[in-house]
Amino acid sequence: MGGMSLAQLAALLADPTRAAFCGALLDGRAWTAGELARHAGVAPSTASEHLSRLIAGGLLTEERQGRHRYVRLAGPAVATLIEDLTVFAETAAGDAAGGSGPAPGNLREATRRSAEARARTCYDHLAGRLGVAVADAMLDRGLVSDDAGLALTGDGRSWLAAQAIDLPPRAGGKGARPVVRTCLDWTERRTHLGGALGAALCRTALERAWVRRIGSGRALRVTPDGDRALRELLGLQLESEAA
Amino acid sequence: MGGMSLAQLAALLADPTRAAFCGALLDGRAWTAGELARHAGVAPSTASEHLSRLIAGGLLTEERQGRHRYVRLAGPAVATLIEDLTVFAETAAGDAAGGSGPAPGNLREATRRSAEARARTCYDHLAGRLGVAVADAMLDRGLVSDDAGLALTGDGRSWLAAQAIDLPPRAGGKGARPVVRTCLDWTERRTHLGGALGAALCRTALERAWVRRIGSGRALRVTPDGDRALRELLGLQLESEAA
DNA sequence: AGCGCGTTTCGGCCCCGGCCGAAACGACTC
DNA sequence: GAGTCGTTTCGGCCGGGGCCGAAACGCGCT
Repeated sequence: MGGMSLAQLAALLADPTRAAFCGALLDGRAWTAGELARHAGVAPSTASEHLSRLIAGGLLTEERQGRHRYVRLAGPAVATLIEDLTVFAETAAGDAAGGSGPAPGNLREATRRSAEARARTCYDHLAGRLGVAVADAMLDRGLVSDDAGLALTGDGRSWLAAQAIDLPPRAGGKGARPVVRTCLDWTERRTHLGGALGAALCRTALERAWVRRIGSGRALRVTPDGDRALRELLGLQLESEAA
Repeated sequence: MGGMSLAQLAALLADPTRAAFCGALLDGRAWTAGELARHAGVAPSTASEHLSRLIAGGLLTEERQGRHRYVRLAGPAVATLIEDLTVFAETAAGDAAGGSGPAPGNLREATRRSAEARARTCYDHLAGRLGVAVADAMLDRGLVSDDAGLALTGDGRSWLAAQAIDLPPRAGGKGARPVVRTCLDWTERRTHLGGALGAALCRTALERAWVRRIGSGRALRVTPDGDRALRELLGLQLESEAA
């Protein structure tokens, strides 16, 4: 454990292909080496080498099953790090644009982007307009407060208990994952809820089939059950999916 | 403004020389190009090119005075980013050690390290054993709370007012710098106070000559005045400097 | 004007590392 | 056992980019 330099760590993320891998893995799921290779448009052999380096660097963990090599982010800390870097790169950073921008691309791509803008996962919590709406609703209802740094309120704790949504035992303790963390959504430019709370909400929503994954990306669809649950629990009136 | 890729941003930090520049600049002060070149052990011409790239990337800002080029971190967000990366690299990250560790080095170096371990600045707030001690004292006295994410308490606000320590007007507001942020100290492996509060405390301590810079690095010395002030205001009994 | 010095630009060197394709490997299928 | 397919290893190619030294550029000084 432990012990590489800032430059070594940054070098791991400094390659467009490896960065693409990490971006894809931000959906929190495990991908196979081949999927990532196709996703990034490189030969399988190339992908294999990149993965080995990312794993050796502690950013990814692997899990081998038969002839497949499943790979995922090594933990929430990695996801946070990559999120932070991405946000910084896309907002604060300099004029060394170079890239041709988002590149509108084909119709298939545009559809995917719009689905992700509506609702998606961001590592292990909810993002997109859905994520922002949930965060706003919880603020409005006083379940989380924003006085001096975001925090879960007493009302919020009872609400969670009433819904039988559990936080991990040590949440909020020294050195543990913070209960609530704001995460800047780069399509909405709005903050939504990360941290242990965000993860618990997302896990619950998937378990109770309030939302379902669409395809292989990180896009989500809200089910009729979910629509009802969100309206009852948080007073959320969601946009129609045609939007 | 805005708009580079994760990979481009990471590439800026992926070079040992540029990383060394950023590490040095974490003391929050402006350095000249030549100082940084000597610090990192490269030719002035090399340093010049690196600085131009870091500035173009929005990580640094420059200020030219006569024949000098002063350069500093572009803001707290950059400092936070570099801190986060450094912490991650030194703790969570993989076994690709390679480096021979901290490299004890000569006596001069050892002295500097021990001074920095005792008290130093971390961008714009206090770190080292002093920073950890201040954070602990404020927690003990209920000036900040750690229930669900760190926050400044009501008592804390009155205490600040009584000491005439001002926070920036919009602190804690949407999108603004958080009031209190924990920052992991990599020598102590303990958290200390960053954010607007940490910055205000550090600024005050320097203005009122409670601490003074030692040499050109980020090490600090607590003055007799500071010793008294910290004992009276926070009940801190500081270690002797001989430690 | 003339000098010193911090900084910048340019040319040239060289190595690191990303890319691919060919071939080997190993697991699953028939 | 033969075939398929996901993955890995290896060799070779090539471009990017970090490094330096030489020379130019400015700024301040005398």
